Amino acid sequence: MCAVLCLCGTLLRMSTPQGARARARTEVTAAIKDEARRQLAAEGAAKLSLRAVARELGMVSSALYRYFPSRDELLTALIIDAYDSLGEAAEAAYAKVSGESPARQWVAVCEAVREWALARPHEYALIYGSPVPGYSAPSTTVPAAARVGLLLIGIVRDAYQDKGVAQWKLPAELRPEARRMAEDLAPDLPPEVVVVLIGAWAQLFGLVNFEVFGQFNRVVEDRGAFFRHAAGQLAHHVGLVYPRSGAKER
Amino acid sequence: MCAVLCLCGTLLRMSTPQGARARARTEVTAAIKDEARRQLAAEGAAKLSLRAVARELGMVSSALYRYFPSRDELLTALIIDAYDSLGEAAEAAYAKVSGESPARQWVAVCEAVREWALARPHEYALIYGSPVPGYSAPSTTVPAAARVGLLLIGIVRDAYQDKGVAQWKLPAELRPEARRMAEDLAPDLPPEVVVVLIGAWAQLFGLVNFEVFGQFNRVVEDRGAFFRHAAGQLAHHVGLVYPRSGAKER
DNA sequence: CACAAACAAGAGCACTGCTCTTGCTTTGGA
DNA sequence: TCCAAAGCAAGAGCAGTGCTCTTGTTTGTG
Repeated sequence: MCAVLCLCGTLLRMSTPQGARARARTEVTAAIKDEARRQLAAEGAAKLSLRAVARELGMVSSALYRYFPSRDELLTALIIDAYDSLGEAAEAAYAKVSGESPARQWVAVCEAVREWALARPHEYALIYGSPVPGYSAPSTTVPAAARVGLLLIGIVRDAYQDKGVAQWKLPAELRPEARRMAEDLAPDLPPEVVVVLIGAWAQLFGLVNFEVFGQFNRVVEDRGAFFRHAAGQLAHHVGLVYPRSGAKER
Repeated sequence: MCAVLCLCGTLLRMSTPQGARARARTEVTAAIKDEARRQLAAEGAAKLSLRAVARELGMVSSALYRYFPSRDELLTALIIDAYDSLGEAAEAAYAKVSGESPARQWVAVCEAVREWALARPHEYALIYGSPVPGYSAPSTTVPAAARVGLLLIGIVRDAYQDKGVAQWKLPAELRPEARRMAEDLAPDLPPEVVVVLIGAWAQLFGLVNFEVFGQFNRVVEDRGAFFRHAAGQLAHHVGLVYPRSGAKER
């Protein structure tokens, strides 16, 4: 029954002036998430406390359980929001450079991801660090989590001309898997490209991880320049030519 | 106390004939870390409880504070151990293939890292996931953390012949930083190679992260083959030629 | 209007990290 | 050899946590 009402609330939230009660519920829910995000940014996910959130909001801790059935559910909600926020940031960056070359688009999206992560390290840790509640994220998060990946695939798809991309013939053991992945993700791209794309996707977040989590601390100083260069190499690696920078050789 | 006393009684391992007291201390310290590692593997870092460790060891929680001044200190100790364990695994894998081609050495080390991580996901999360105690790891962990990176650098150094490696001229903005990094890490390698090496290092852990933390869940199925291929590409990217697999072009 | 659902509040449980005090045991130097 | 100092285990206790259950109150709707 709760689910039904919740669904009604979410479906009609924007247009119809629902009962004051439903409106209050979404407002309180948002307030809880905002305060939780504040504590998250201040102290990290480990020290996020339901009681502290409730205290800060002037309510009693047990009242909060009417909005989120457990601390982990609150965290899951924050995770989805974080994925969406990152996806929006990436898409906004893409929109700004949609006229430029594919390689520039790629690098712009990568840099947007990096900047989002550096601005909200704790939210980033929530989604690309170790899974907090112990188990992996529930399937609710999947669509939100896929946004950045799909955006990168889209860039390559739009730029793809079927020449000069697949530097590597796939080893035999990987060929069926590559066909499967390509079918699922981008049927219009050759499997070689999809494989390299998935790798680049993971490697991009490897770079961001190391920077956000401090692994570059006494190693790389000018991390902006380093990341720009690495993202450009990734672009090249997935088959996008990067004009007028560096000077590619061959 | 049973467990502790038994352990004290059984093995007197080290060479130094310390006083019985000092020996007991190191034994108890090891027992605590072992039990903590067990709980870590079972439940994850978030649910590692000093009281539970003490309980399992038959001692009282306050007694444990004589060995580790806080929970975070225990975690730090586990972090250092994990770095060392990973480093040892990587070096062991390297030793086994030290006669083969550099690219094979590279891939072998990468696969050792991956296998270590998949076997101990929670310990891996401790060192390459989000930093748990809130702040980043203290500088005590630095030498242990560097082992895998230094091993990879060593492979490239040993294999380096100064031709055919630097595909990319560095952009001007990165050149001073690249010189600095090369000076610190591998003065005998050209800056272009060092830059690409650091990037490959981070990207390797990006691949492992995505697999261990479940980001590949509905995306990549045959992750072993995928990782092998991606590691081979990284080897190629840092300038190591990968013989008789895939079929390199050029 | 009346009723059932939604809600706030409080008490309470079992747990956590951590501190302080109380005694006992081991150790190293006089 | 003896004795103070240091190391140690144990217990009580504090403040905090996630979560549950019960008790009343508010509110939208049949």
